[in-house]
Amino acid sequence: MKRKEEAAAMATVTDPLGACNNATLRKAARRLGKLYDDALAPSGLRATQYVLLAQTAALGTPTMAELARSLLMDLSATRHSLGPLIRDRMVKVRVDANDRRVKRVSLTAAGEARFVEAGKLWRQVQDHFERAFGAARAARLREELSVVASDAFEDALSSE
Amino acid sequence: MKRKEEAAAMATVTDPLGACNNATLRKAARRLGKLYDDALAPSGLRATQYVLLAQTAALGTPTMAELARSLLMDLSATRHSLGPLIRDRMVKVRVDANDRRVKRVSLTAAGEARFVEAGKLWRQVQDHFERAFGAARAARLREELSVVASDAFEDALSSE
DNA sequence: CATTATTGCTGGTATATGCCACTATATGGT
DNA sequence: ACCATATAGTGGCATATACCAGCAATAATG
Repeated sequence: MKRKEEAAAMATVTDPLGACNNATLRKAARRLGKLYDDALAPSGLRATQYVLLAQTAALGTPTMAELARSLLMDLSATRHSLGPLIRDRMVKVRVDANDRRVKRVSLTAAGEARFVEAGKLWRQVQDHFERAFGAARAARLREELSVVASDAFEDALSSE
Repeated sequence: MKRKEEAAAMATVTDPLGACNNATLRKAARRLGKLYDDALAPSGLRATQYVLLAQTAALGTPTMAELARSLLMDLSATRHSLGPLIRDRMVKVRVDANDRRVKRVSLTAAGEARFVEAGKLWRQVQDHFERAFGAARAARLREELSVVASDAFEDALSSE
């Protein structure tokens, strides 16, 4: 048995989930989530909330469904996550003029200001991470993760 | 401007979070989580629950804290996640003989059986993913994610 | 040995996320 | 116009996950 395989076999005993793509991904997500959450804490925003604001700002005044889709999130989950932000008047939701089924999400002035504030903290933690991990390496990692998350890959999986 | 940078600039408009390591990781986690969840559904276990059972089995009869640490999870979160599994008699929790503060977690016979059943489904979805993504590529990705999740990296970040 | 600090866990509360059932609105075909 | 479908959101419920404030038991210290 080659040395690498030996090491892998050994690792399996210690860490039987080391081979599970999902388990590994979640562990990393917990760690990184905490890093970003902590960094953003002074702004009063969680990392997820920051992402919601960022995506809303980026898309203009997206519909709930557009927002959800762009984040690969369940529509209902998106709505629920928006809850605290709506309550705290960071975002507002209005019925679309042309289609009354549709709700459009947008930042309030307060939301905009908060987002800008949090943006500085985001920049810091993002840089901090990339200094430690390597910017190019991080870019490659994101690239791979984007593939996993892509619709194209999803299709490839299901069409098999 | 080189073509690659152009593409990156363009992507920023469409996807302003494409550069956020955390956002990218979460998106991938949602996708992959759903893939594994769906695959395990016939067993009645969520992917996270499967991971809890697997880790418990692997560690023998770990304490709550050991289980939490091994999954990089909050102790309280671990306890709460264990809730449904305890309720459904998949795992049991007992006070340690030597230290009455400590609770030791172990699989029941039913939990063991369920774990084995789910293991087959896990194998299938794991293989399915790796056929589509590439086994070596998946291994590399896990490797990188493990670094992000590692204590060593955590230390490197905080000591900076 | 009494006091203090530490450790391990529990419970409450809050957000994150997903599924499902349901409602409201549009739309397409007859 | 009318009905069948499809689309967009809402609300309820369940799990996932974290923080914090206790509480209990052990370890450390003088």
